[in-house]
Amino acid sequence: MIIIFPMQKKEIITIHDIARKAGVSPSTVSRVMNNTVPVADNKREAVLAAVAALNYRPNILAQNLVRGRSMAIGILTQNIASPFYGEIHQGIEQGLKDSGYHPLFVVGNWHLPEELVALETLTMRQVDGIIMLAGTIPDERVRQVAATTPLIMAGRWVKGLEQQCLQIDNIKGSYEATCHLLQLGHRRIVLLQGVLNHGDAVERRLGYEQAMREANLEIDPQLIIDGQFTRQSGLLAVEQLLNRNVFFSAMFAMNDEMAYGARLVLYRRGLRVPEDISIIGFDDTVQSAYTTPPLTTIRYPMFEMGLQAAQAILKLIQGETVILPLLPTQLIVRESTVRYHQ
Amino acid sequence: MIIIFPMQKKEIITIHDIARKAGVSPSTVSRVMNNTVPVADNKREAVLAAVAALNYRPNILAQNLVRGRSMAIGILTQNIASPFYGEIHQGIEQGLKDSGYHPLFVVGNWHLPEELVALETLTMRQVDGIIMLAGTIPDERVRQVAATTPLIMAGRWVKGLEQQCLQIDNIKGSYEATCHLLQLGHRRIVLLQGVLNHGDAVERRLGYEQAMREANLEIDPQLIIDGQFTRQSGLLAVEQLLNRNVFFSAMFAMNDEMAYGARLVLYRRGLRVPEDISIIGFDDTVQSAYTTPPLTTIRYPMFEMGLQAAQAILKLIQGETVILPLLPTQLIVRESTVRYHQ
DNA sequence: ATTTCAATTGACATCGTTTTCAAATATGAT
DNA sequence: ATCATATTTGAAAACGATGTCAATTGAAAT
Repeated sequence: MIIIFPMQKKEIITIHDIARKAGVSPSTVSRVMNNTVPVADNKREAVLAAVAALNYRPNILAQNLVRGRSMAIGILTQNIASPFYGEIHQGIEQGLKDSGYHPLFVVGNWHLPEELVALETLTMRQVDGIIMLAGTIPDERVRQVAATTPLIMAGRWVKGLEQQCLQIDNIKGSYEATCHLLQLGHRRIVLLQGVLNHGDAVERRLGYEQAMREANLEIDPQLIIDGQFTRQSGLLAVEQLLNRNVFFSAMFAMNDEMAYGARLVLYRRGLRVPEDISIIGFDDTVQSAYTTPPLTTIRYPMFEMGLQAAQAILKLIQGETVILPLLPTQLIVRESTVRYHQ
Repeated sequence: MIIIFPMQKKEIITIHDIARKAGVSPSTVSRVMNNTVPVADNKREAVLAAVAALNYRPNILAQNLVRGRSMAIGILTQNIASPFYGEIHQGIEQGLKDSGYHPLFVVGNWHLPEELVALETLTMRQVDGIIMLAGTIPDERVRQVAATTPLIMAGRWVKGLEQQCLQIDNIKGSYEATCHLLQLGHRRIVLLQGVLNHGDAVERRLGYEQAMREANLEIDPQLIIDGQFTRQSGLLAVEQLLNRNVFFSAMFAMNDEMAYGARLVLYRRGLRVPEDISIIGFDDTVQSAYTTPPLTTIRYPMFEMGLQAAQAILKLIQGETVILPLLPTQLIVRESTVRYHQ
């Protein structure tokens, strides 16, 4: 037998109830609630007392309507379950805390149609600002949105909107990753790259090329393989590479996820990390300190990025201008890379 | 030099504009927009035409006020960055899709004070329903909330509110995990447990005990060690265990995260998995298929749980009754467990 | 005691919808 | 045709706040 308890009908108390109880007008109640205009001390007390007595809470829906603001910041994210985006979300949460604004997440999955409906949802819900986390919405469209709504783009450059883009120094990070391997004596370094329609991928490719060039090594196309920033794709790419029997002693995966996939194939094939193959990743996802062996990688300041994006969007909403820094990356040396010896 | 483009002032078009343009009253416009009452065909056409021409979108803020609904479902989650909760969130997203409701995430971090302010945020924002993902808010308080707002509790039992709790069969899952190890010939099985104020932990303990009892093995307290469901805590606990030099050949970690931590210590100490020690986890977090070796574990239907929670809350809001199933777990055998041989 | 000016206050319009209620129109039966 | 009954419609009242504007009050200055 199923017993359903009737929902307790909660009688809503309004600003008028408070006004009546405190013997003032609703306007005055509003004034003390919002501290917008000075109110005589005795009346203020009376209002506060009434508020406390009736446990009054202003109706946000009404406030939103009259103020024309939703007090929501739309977050157009790409994956709500990935640890990478998760850390950015945490940063955003933190940055929005106590601001009165709350994040409204919609997800695009790196898939244009989905991203567009997600964006549509945000404008329909009349968010007061938008933080986009990369994605594939065309620059032109992003600029259109930015023209009518405060917007911060995190993790991607949009032409003509550079002041509102928050990005890391991909080239430098990638350059340092490659240099790390080079300094350990590696010469045959595989680059496991992500899809090249992705800005991060092309920048990281540049950093790799720069480091190789400076080491006077020519870039062997056989060493460059394609993934899609996922574990699975990393696994597949390296599997094919191994089947082709090209020699290499180290690998730079453009993100940690692909490094995990790569590491698993190597394990399956009996190749040891780092004794036989050194691996370096990119991102420093939370898992990377706990893989076996712990993964050497380039730290992507995800939390920081979320935090700064949130702070920036708040300023933009206030009509202030923002100056966004180029976030630095950092080489984290753990145990998946080691000096080369034949 | 920083150039700031002035925000384009978007003139809002209201239901009155449409009414005027279509030569009808606002009421009629509302009626065709919501299909609430039949409207003469010619007028309906006129309205639709006007809507299309002016690209009219109803103001949600106004709708919310007059309807007294926020069209938001509050999700009181514990960690916005963990893959475990992430998958639940995905399920919720899916379940809410096209319902007109959107999820509003607030996070509690398994920390009562934070959870309470998160809950406060939700009621302040007047969400139409609440999905709680476990947490430490006392049963009594949960019941209070449930008395005034449709509520689904996922991943935890609340006394007196069982019909609104969505839970997995922890005991069975844990029992099967232990049996799996037993069947492989293991006898000295470490139980790496989570904090026992956590319902899942006590139930999983029960499953372990039941399996051991059925195998006529007495439970050696030395084999039971305490973690807190985190990688780090798993690592620490196993480190201490190894220092104590008690013999064991297999380990059941109450979640995958702790299994990762455990696996790393073993690696550090030169103990091979699965050759020397078999490990089984619980949850089947997305990473588990890609650890080395891939982790044998008990699948926790996270996505499914999120999906069902979302569907259930929608029904509750509609005033319908719900019957929540006990979600099944599933043994996923991968490569971290193997037959015991001295 | 007036007058002037500033500080408080309340009445009321407003935000953009939905929805009730009654009026207007259409339909069908006689 | 006439009447009774359905069906569509529009006017106006919510929804619960904020904020303008004018009125009131009080203090200060003459």
